[in-house]
Amino acid sequence: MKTVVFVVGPTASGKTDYAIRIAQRYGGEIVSADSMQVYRHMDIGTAKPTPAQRALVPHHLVDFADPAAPFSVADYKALAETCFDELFARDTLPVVCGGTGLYVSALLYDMDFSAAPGQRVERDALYEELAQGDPKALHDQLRTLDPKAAELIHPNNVKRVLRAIERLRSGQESQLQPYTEATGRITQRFKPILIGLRRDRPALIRRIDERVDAFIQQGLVDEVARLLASGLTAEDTAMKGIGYKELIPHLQGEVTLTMAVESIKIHTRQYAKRQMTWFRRLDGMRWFSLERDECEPPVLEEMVAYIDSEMTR
RNA sequence: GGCGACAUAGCCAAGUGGUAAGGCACAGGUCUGCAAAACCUUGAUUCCCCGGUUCAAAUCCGGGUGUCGCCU
Repeated sequence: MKTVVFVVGPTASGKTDYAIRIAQRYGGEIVSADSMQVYRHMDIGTAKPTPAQRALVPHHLVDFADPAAPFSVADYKALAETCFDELFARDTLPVVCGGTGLYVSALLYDMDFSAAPGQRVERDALYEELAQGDPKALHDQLRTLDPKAAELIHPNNVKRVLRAIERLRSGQESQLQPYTEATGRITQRFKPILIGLRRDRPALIRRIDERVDAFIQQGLVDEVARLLASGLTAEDTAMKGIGYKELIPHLQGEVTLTMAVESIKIHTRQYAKRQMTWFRRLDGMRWFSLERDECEPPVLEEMVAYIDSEMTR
């Protein structure tokens, strides 16, 4: 069976570096699993791999989507699988690198997105129509359609409740299968080898703070200003990325740069924490603890040894 | 030196006699189509200290300490 190596970890953990080295070692290519790096014109704040890094190893699913257009996991999964097929056909190892838990899970657990997507534009209208803006009433609606699904989604999580109703209403599914039941059913499309990167909390926080300061040095404020000038607004998904959404109020003169930067740092830390809770539960993960800022050759060798042993198993 | 205000969780803060709201941060967690999103859970045996009044005090009274503002 074909193999896919996954390199995951929280933001600022050092994934890019290790993934590139691993890909080089095996003559593989990088397939990104990052929900923000997909967008064009968003280079600094998403810490997109640099042209120099991309010259070392081919990168896929980075820097191709229009930030003004909708993009979702379903799109991502379809593209990633096509990409895998192409690489397999050339006998090339895909090295998935990224921090978006849902995207990784979509591949790893072979989530099914074949049902019709549903009209996202009508969400607000649907909410009004079904429940007059009352979360509890909306949740009751879901309960009548699929009691089991209602159990699993908190009434306050309006976004999820709406999506569930949307799916059920499309008529293609009579019951929603929760992710938790899919867990344990790892994909049979390929053999995954999971490498998790982690760092001590204080060290990770330090790296995050330094990186955010570097983004500002590199001109993140201008990058956001250009995106706004091109017509994007706070409503666009791409503009909800950390580092972007906080700078919008600053550019509109509502908060100082210092406050915006502090807010970016806090949001990034919280994001890193959420990423860790996501990755902690992936099956078959092999964790590697990193201590130093730069790539640690002994750790890289351990990773390679682990990959070799898994490949020949 | 005088006058006044304020002292409540890591931070902001409500409560003005009946048994400590809320927000933020921190920590933990959820996850099948916007996921860097959205959502959930958790903290004060005690309200700066001491004494008093009262059945009952974070709340009232007296003293102390600290911070801030104004005046000289």
